[in-house]
Amino acid sequence: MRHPTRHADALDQVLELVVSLNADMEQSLTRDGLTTSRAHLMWALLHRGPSTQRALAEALQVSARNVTGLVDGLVDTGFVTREPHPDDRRATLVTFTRRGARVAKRLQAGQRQLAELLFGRMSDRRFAGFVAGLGDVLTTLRRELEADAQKRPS
Amino acid sequence: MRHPTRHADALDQVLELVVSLNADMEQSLTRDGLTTSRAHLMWALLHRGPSTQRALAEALQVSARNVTGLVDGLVDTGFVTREPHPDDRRATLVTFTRRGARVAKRLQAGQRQLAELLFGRMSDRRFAGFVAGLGDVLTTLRRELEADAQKRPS
DNA sequence: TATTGTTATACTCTATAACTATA
DNA sequence: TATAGTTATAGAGTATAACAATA
Repeated sequence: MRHPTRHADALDQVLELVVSLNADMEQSLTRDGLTTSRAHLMWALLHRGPSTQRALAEALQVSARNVTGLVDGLVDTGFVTREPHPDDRRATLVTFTRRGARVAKRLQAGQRQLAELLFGRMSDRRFAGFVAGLGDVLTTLRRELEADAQKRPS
Repeated sequence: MRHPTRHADALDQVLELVVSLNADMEQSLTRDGLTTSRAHLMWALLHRGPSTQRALAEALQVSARNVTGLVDGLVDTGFVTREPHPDDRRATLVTFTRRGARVAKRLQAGQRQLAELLFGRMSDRRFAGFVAGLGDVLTTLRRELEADAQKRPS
């Protein structure tokens, strides 16, 4: 604990990063007619292809009820449809519309652009230093969350 | 744009950091009987001392109506009280209860502990490298948000 | 019996607009 | 006339519990 203030200041900067990054992404999602939660669902759908709501609930770590609401919203705004599941008449397959697929790919492209904006002009040394530290922080944080999950099993 | 994939991977890690940090902080807030938004208000109150709701609305960048709701919640759960403003009978001074002040200080202490957890065991070199990169990223992001704010003036 | 998704209900955060009391 | 805060209203995200249809 040699420089507690510097550590606290660094955390403040990380928290500013969190806030600003959220603000930036939310702004561009709003332009596309999406909310953060709905965009997460779109993202999951992009990576998994047509999925049951149950699968999406697990992917997003939210309740089945919540997925019903998110899909309702995305259906109303024309991003996805509910298609019958071929083998299971209880289930539906949430599927992109043409527009939904187009917007999802745009989200992906926007993500890459953001990465270039943030890191593209950094020197290799600077970038490497940042990534190394980031890795350490993430490892510590993952371990902490895991330990905490052990203590209070869901 | 020499290593676009590495940049995208780094952004993925930053986003994981955002998610994990939120999860970790929310967990400990829940233990204290607080939500994220209410904790932000507590934080503002800790730094400003007894404040009018108007001042809190500006500090938190939310609507006056929203502050009414947040303060309602914090009053119900015993963290703050509404005291009459000495000079202006329209206004109230949102003020910590003893318990509220205690919890707010615990939040502050928890923040410092988190900083130590994340950075305390990093080598000086590693820490310096991370902070340098973080500074660059923040500068870029601030500039971007400002430019965006220019384009669509609120 | 177990699973998928919906209805019913409730709480939190957020916003705008109209209104009350005071300045 | 302007300001501080509340009421009225609305929409989004979140949860649990009860239920229908299907497996």
